[in-house]
Amino acid sequence: MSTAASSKSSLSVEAWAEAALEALASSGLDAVAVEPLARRLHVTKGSFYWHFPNREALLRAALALWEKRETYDTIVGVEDIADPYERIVRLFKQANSSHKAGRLYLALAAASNDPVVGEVVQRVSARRLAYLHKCYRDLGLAEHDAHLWSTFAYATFIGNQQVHRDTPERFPAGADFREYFKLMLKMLIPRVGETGLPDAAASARTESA
Amino acid sequence: MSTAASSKSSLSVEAWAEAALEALASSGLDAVAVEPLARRLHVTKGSFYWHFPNREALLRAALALWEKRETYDTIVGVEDIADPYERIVRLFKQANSSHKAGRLYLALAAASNDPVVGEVVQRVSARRLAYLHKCYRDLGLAEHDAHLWSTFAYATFIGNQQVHRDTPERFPAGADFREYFKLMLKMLIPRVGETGLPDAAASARTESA
DNA sequence: TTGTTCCCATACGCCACGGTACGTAACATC
DNA sequence: GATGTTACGTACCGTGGCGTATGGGAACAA
Repeated sequence: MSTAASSKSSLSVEAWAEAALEALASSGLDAVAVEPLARRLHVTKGSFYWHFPNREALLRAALALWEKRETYDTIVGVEDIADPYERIVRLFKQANSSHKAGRLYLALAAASNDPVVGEVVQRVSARRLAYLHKCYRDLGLAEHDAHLWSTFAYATFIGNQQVHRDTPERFPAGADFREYFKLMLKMLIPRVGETGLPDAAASARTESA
Repeated sequence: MSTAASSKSSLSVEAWAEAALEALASSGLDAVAVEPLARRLHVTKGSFYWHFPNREALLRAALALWEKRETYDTIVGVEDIADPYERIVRLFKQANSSHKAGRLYLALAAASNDPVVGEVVQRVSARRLAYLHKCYRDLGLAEHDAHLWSTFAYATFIGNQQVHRDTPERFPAGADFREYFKLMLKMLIPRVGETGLPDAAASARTESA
């Protein structure tokens, strides 16, 4: 009766999509293969082709699941912060906290040659950038400056995930990371307005070294 | 007679490695496949298996070629710059100029699950970071600060390549890019020393907006 | 001219994966 | 308790890539 066929299917569909995302994060797009995943789930292809018409459908389901969680995880605990500065800080903190999500994004971005994947990745990236842009505008920056700063900040945090993955031993950890994080906040978020108490607030935020 | 077997082979070896790198940059690691590359080069597998023992050998040859060019391209025109500030600026400029090299690095980094690829990527990343670290030390930063700043800067430029690839229309171009570049220089390179003329030199470098 | 070496083509076996056809056991329903 | 639906297993084919075996032609040497 439900016109949306994929909304209330037999639960196992999401399990397949989940496994697909895990395979994606750990071994790339080609690991999203029917038979390997079936083995991993201790079933056979017969099960898969009952739930999905083909491999592409699984990929689309996995991407839809990712996109849904992606946007949800971004919004929750950020949307309702009034101070734009604190909102950006919160975004940065989240971006750095979920190492697993970072790996997933990198794997998907690497597979964006695939048209199905590419479309989703581009949409998600554009949405993230647009939201960051809005935050910087709320900070008081003009349209043009907000564009530059948001791109700058977004690139840095994407790059952090790359560096964290490629040379994990070099990436700051523990107390070093907290210091690194403060450095990034100081350089990636311009202090505008605040003509009254310019340096006091800034140094209070970043704990002058 | 030559103990190094791969040093003076029949030239065509490098052509295969070149094609492998192109395939890698445009379609990922799985595109480094014998038969597709053979078709692309208008030959058959027979040719390939005369020059190489197997696929892995081709991959290693391609990686060796990449690593050689990578380090060479970094060194040339940078190594002999005395002023550390200008040296870093030059590194940044190079990192942003070669969009093709950026795509190659991203493709390789994405394929670093493969042990053969992973080893090379890690070595190259570590070498880049070490060199950047040295430049920041030459700027006058202490060991610890140089570590943070170099990681910060490197992450930003890796991220720039990602953003440039994933959402090319949003990435600053033309005059916008020059402005973006100056912003990055200002935020990614700390001004130390220069107690005599602190702001004059800085604003001269970045053309105060 | 003959032989050897270089370079490549052809043809084959092997395996992994996508997709299809069909069988089947469990369960519900009347 | 006959019947249909659900959810999977089994068996099969086609494709595409890896690696091998073998053949053949062009160049060069003798």
